[in-house]
Amino acid sequence: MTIYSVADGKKIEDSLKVDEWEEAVIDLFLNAANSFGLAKSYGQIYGLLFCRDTPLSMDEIMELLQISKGSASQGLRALRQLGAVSTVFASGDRKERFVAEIRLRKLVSGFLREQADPHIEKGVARLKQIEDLLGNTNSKNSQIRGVRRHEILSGWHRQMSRLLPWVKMIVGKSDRLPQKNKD
Amino acid sequence: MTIYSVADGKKIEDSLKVDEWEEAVIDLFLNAANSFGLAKSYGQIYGLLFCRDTPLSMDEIMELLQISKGSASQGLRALRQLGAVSTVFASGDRKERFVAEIRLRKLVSGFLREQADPHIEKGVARLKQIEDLLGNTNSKNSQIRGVRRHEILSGWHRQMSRLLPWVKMIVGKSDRLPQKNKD
DNA sequence: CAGTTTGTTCAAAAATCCTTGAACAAACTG
DNA sequence: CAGTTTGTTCAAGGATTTTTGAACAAACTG
Repeated sequence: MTIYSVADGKKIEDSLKVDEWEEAVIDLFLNAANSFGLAKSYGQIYGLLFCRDTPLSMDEIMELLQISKGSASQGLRALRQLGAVSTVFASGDRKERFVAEIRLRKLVSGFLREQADPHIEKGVARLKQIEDLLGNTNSKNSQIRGVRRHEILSGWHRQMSRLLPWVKMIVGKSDRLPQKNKD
Repeated sequence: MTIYSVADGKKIEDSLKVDEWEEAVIDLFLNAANSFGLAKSYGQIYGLLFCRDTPLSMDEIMELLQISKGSASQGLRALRQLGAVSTVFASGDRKERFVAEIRLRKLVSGFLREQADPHIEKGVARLKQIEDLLGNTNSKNSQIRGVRRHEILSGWHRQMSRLLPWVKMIVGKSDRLPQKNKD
């Protein structure tokens, strides 16, 4: 339940309104989510939590961002899955509260784990399938062409597999300076 | 104009039909395009050209993939923009023909140039905007919090800027083994 | 246990993105 | 120049994705 002052309708508590700079940050993450192939509301939710020091509950998030229960619930689930938010249980309170993960390395590796790795996995199966279909090919020319293409794709696949660990490495470097990480 | 045999309805010329393995490759690129935020038809077009040795014209692409003129035209434009296909003018023929760029390094750098670099650019402006809005902030606490967040975002921005050149490098390594590249 | 609070699910509505094809422009051809 | 060929553009329609909110389940509370 949000508390309003009777006089001017403005919310009394700071934490129950979104500051101007916060709106800008939220919008930044909205756009980022978008271009990462995630729903905009996910970006908004992450952005809001990113701005805050104290954990927020689902109602607070709904209230602050003006989004529906469904969006909030689904968004928080997805973000948790990505390792971008984590839950916190306030003592003596039943509802769970959420905080943003702000270590870039964690965010990137979570994203890669959920989005890139599965594609690399599926790639193996797809390459196999193409290889199989090359058996069915009648035209000798087409078959030769197909074998070449299969080789190229296999090379790409290998390269991409190599790239990912590097990305995780490089982004990790000096993320928040000296800070021991126990994954 | 496609040539069909009267007997069984199959196309007579090899180049005017899509082999089974080619369909699989096209589907692979369709999916890839999808998860890179590009329209599916762009993936199909690239996939088809990737399979072929000889350049294809726009009608051939439309015919082979069963897509509309609009899709073909827009798709080819976007792919050209990304550096993923290039045009070839057949001697003694008016229509332009297209071939796929198959050097992974080129594909990746084109993609980063068109998709990632602009975001990095816009990031600068966004950070500036947030900085400005922090001036408007009344609550001292919120302002301090905002400054911290701005610092974090600036750090991320720096890291991402550093990352991109590395990605281009790593993917370039031994792409097609010894092959001089004159960009 | 009846009532409340918290969070999930999912079908339908809304918003967004992609494709189509007709109209157009540009360049050639006889 | 009238006609053809080639390719672009863009509004309308189709397809897909996202959001909403009502119905539900689970866990607590008095």
